[in-house]
Amino acid sequence: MRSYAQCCALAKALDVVGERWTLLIVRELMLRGPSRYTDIRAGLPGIATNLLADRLRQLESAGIVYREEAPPPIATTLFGLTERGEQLRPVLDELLVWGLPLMAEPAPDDAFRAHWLAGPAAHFLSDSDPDGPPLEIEIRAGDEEPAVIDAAGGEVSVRIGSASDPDAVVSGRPQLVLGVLAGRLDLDDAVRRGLTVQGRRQALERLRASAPAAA
Amino acid sequence: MRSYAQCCALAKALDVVGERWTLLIVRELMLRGPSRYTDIRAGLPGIATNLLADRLRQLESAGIVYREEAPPPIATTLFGLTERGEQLRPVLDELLVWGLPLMAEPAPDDAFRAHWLAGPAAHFLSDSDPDGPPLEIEIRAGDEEPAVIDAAGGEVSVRIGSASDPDAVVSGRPQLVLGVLAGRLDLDDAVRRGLTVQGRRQALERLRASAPAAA
DNA sequence: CCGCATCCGGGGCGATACTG
DNA sequence: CAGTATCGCCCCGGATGCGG
Repeated sequence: MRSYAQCCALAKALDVVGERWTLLIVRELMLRGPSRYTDIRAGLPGIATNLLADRLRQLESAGIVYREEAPPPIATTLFGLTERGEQLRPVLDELLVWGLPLMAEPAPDDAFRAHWLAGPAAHFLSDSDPDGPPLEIEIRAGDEEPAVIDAAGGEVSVRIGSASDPDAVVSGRPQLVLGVLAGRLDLDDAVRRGLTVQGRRQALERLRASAPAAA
Repeated sequence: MRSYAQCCALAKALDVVGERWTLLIVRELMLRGPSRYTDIRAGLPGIATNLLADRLRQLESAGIVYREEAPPPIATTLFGLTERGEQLRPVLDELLVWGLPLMAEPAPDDAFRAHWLAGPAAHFLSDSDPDGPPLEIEIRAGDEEPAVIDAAGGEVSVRIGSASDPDAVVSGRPQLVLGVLAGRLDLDDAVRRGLTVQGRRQALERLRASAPAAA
């Protein structure tokens, strides 16, 4: 990116991470951990492949991303965040919180990945039964790659992957899943509109939307 | 800006404030309060005037900036941050903190404005004599527009303007001023290299750099 | 002066095709 | 799988003009 050429900490930060796609790449690496090029790309629908390669190079030379040639049996290149890259977490958190209200008005053709719920979930979901057994809810929405919501001891987190023994599996259009999780949509309404819930419905009731202006 | 078209809070935030110059415009409005077009521009060396006009319009329609036609004797347009715009403060703060280490290596032709010190000062300066009388130090560096460092009751802040009765006036090249404030440069060294200090030198000693990796 | 609008050249970006 | 190559477009940068 063309530098702002300003001796200002904010401008210097934007010189490094202010370009288009850059912070979203960091988001993917933060949610996935060390990842293959192709997996990063799958989490960034719309990015041009040359841009992704460019950005990864820039991030690497800025000390934010490291590149590792994994030996067999992985036998591929892995990209991960350095410590300096991890330090961007508060930045992404604040931006995400600020952007939460904007998710209330999604465009009909917006792409969706279930693991993108990780950030919002940490902010607007809480475990209404902290003393209950660990809870696993699998989410399938908008893409082939499912995610799992874990609730245990009052904490709620989201990770990529499938649940081995899920308490419930929720699948359907992103809007419906999002609406239910945000408390904007009644579960019965959502089911009536096409949401599918396998397993115990009560599992879902255990998650409570706590933030006021959630998505 | 072209939307990322992703149903993700972070992507939605970047859709609104991710374009080039946008967050720097917010920075200026945050540091200056409601300002005239020309003054904003003075704080953004390098921006093209049509871009500033474009961005202000976008920010206005995004509900981040309001525009007010001030009546005489001001008789001009004022731009200011709405509440939604003010809520970007934590974002700018985190980005600024992350960018602080990058200020250690400024390019020789980087522009500088004294009021850009406001953010860093709040993070790496502290008042070593909290019970002392209010302190005013005027800073002149890199531009015509001076700034004032206030210290009182242990708090340090920076504002645009001149001090009516400053305890000290520091002027010189940005590098020197920055070096002294960050504790990177000894005051005597800086003076030997061209820094000018009028008034009581002790006033400067009262400010202590507290952060480790400061600029 | 202040707050822009217009014009134009260059480069970042987007999409597709292709390759070791 | 992890990119490179190519091409068109539009955003951006810089200069100038212009009405209130």
